Amino acid sequence: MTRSLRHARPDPGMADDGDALNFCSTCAFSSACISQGYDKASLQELHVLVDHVGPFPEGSELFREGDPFNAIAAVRAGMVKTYVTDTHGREKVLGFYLPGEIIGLNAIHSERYPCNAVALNTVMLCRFSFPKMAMLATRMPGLQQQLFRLLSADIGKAHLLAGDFSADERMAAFLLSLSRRYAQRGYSAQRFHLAMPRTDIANYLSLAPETVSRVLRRFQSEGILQVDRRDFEILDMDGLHALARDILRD
Amino acid sequence: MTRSLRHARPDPGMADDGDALNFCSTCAFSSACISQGYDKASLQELHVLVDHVGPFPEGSELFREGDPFNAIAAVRAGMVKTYVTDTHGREKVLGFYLPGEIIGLNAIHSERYPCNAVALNTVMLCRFSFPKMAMLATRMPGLQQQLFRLLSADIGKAHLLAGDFSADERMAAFLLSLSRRYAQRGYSAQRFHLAMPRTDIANYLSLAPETVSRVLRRFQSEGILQVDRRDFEILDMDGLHALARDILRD
DNA sequence: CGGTCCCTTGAAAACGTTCAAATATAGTGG
DNA sequence: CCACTATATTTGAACGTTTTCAAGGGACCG
Repeated sequence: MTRSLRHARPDPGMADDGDALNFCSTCAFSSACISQGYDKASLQELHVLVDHVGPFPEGSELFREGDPFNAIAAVRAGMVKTYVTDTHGREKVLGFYLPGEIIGLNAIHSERYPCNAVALNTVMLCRFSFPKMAMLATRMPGLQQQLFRLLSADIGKAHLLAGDFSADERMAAFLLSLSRRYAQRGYSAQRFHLAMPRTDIANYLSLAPETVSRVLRRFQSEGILQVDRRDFEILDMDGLHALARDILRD
Repeated sequence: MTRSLRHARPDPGMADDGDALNFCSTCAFSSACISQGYDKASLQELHVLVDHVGPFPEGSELFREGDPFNAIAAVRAGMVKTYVTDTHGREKVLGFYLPGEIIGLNAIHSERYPCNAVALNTVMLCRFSFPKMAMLATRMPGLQQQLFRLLSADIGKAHLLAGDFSADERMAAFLLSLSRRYAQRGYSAQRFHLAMPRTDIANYLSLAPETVSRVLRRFQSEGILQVDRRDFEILDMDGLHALARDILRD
């Protein structure tokens, strides 16, 4: 199961500072993301409560709504989708998670996962026992602070798509957000591959799949985007930004 | 319907202490809400870093987007609205806060308030210095846990209105949510007074004010609701719940 | 009593959805 | 390698809910 803990990054954006700690660099980044101060002692303490799990093949359920909450997880490789199901069995997609991003923060409150998480392709995770991390945080104010920050940052995110924005604005904000998040993790901001089908994108944006298809076609005809199946290339970042500005708020 | 829906404890002073600790009861509740365990020692420690502020008259800005973040606050009396302004100067309402509810949790991340907060009527607050509370939390695991819980609980809330729900569903979910929150605080679940104009409700629900007006009229004709200006009475809680179920997820 | 803000109401328009069907792609087994 | 099937995506046209536009009441406050 947990073969090959070492995971090569496609881009040397993150400096591999030849650390004495035997982190895979993605996991080191996730840890650093949590214990922001990045002093080695902190990382070391954190390291002992990290569990490297995976690979999970495409379609694997990482956790289900109602499962008892024990750990948060950082995506180490692959893409994760979270979703809930309504009374009619229809799915509502809540979010997509990229390498370096953290899932499960919304489960602390009820001590159960309030949604399902599924691997959209082959996924590797760093799992952090939350009770242990919280205990550690009482001795490490920096870690506590960073956890507060992570949680706080997630609060506002859903508001982005809560407004009455047009299909164009939604799609632009979605693509630009992904672009930035990829760039932040050391991947290309212009070109990326999306592992999910159009229906998931549509669902996430509260649009019909047909509308997604039409908007993407128009974006291409306007020279904003180049799309080949699930490979995306942003050609006009400014154009996209102009559309997304009111949603992303910058 | 013109009966008084006045909130209890109108006293601007805080000498309304029934219990051993000299808390006003609303504030005690807020404190308890934060240090859930409710042992008196914890409350006492917490009490020293609480600042009772107000009254703020209707229309007062409690904080503005971009203001440096120093404290979270529990509403002690009145109603607070949070909102942001987009590039065209249009307002987007993010939420309404009732007595006992906490504002400012989304400011921890950036150390600046990411939105504006305004008093919809006369408002009293309990202000908690967040840095001090975080420091206290390192010595009080229960407090830390409760802060994590509060933050975690807020993460999922915006998703409620992010879906593509009908105007009826949105309005029903909005009213039922308010009803439950009032009930949780010891107020009536059936009758309550909303301090905000229709435009704010519409904005929050991403609807046109005209649509809000029409939906409310229809709810009344269907016997679900009794509305007199800003006084609401829920007549058919089950009917409302049937409409709101997919949004509130229960 | 006059003014202002808030709320309501009606009719037309817009945007996205739904329905229906064609096309393309990946996976599978011959 | 190809045919074959299921899944995913695209496209067109009609429909529907909500918005927009325009105007008419109504409450509150001086």
